[in-house]
Amino acid sequence: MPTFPPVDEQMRILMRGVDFGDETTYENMEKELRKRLQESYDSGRPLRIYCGYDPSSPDLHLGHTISMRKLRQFQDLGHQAIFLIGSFTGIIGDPSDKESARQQQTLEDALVKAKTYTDQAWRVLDREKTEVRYNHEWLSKLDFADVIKLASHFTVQQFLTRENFSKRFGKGDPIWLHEFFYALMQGYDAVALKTDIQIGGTDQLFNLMAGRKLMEAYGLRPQTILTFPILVGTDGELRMSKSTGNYIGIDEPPGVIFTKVLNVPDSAMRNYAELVTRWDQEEIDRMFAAIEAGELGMREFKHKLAWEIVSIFHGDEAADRAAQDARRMHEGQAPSDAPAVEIDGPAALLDLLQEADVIKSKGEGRRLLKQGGVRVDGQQVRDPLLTLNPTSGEEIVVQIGKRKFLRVRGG
RNA sequence: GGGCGGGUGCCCGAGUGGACAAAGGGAUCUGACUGUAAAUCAGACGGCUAUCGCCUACGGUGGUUCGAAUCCGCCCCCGCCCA
Repeated sequence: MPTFPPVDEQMRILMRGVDFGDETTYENMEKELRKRLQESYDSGRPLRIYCGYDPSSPDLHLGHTISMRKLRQFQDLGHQAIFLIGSFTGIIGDPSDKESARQQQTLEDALVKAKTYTDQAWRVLDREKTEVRYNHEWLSKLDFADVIKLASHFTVQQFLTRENFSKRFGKGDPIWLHEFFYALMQGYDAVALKTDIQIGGTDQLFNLMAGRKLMEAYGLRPQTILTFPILVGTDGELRMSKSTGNYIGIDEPPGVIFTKVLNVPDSAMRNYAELVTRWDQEEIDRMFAAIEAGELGMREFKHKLAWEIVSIFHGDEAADRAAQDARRMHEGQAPSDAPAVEIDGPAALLDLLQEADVIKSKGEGRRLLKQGGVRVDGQQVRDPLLTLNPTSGEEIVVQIGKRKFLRVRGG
């Protein structure tokens, strides 16, 4: 029989960061969780806990890792973590985080993205102990009668009280009927998986609650739910998401992650420190107190934060290199991971840039040249017809704007 | 089913026959400045082209016209009200 750490110790770890935005819900869920942990402790049965991820972009980002780290904690405590891919929900699109309907995609698209999700998930989760499931396995098998039955447990008013729906309703913006089904589908996941606990962002509260409701309707014990604060994106305002484009992917090159973190507005630093680092609360409070007191510069803090985040996903060495590259880049030198091309003879600068994918079009390249945004070996150049012709073994460094670099080597 | 109002560039949104690659704002990019890639200011912001210019674009399609985002026919889609 498996044994678990004492319930109090588990509670201390698991409740950290939990936030419902509502005191009563917090207390109720805390009580429920304690009870379940106690039962598990007494019986030796691991709890089944899951979080769902809709494959709407090829990459997992920092926002996903908050719940993933929580799953990891459950794993480390001996419970069964389920990494659920929203292969079916992902083709409908979750209306939770937006004021307008999301574009739909095909199952094939979703599965391609799901593949990279699972590849990237092991940067956080323990591969050996994780159960990966896809919700098209059960959702695609429901027939119309099943769907009607699911829908009969909810009223339109319940949906209209959700802010994102009521807002759109008030504005006269379309609310598609299929968007209502998103919550039903997600709720049915809980039924299909017979889970004990589901976790998610605070914006998912409605969907997680729908799971409880449906489980009860299907004669199951309703899952306990835990929600966590939302991570803001690199703009410092909106929730980090792929569709907004304000995200930091965990599989991005260390140098990219590092500079993206530096670029996040100061106002979002606490949010990041608390949600994505391994630092404990006291340490974070201490650092922010130091910043307030002017003992610690924000710039310095950001570098620490950026290092920490890179280190979590790519290791200390990569973090060191990224920090060094960031410094070099600031001084106008190419970072160690700058792309390189090799040419045999003279080649037009514009063509090289386009082939290396650092500019979208030649029109953009000309614009950059005209505006003084291109440097060749540190020298600003403005001639759109410029050709480069490095001798064999020579390397010319082209800088495009502030952060893009290209090495051109003679072959 | 009927009446009315709509569908414009990455997003919001102005534009009702030529001066429209299409006001304005946001986002983005570049430059200056700056602890910072923040704030601010300036510029750019469909594609090809050294430039002239050419091509593509205002839900779709077919017309009218020397010329259409703008007018007309048909079609598709959204909102509101009525049934």
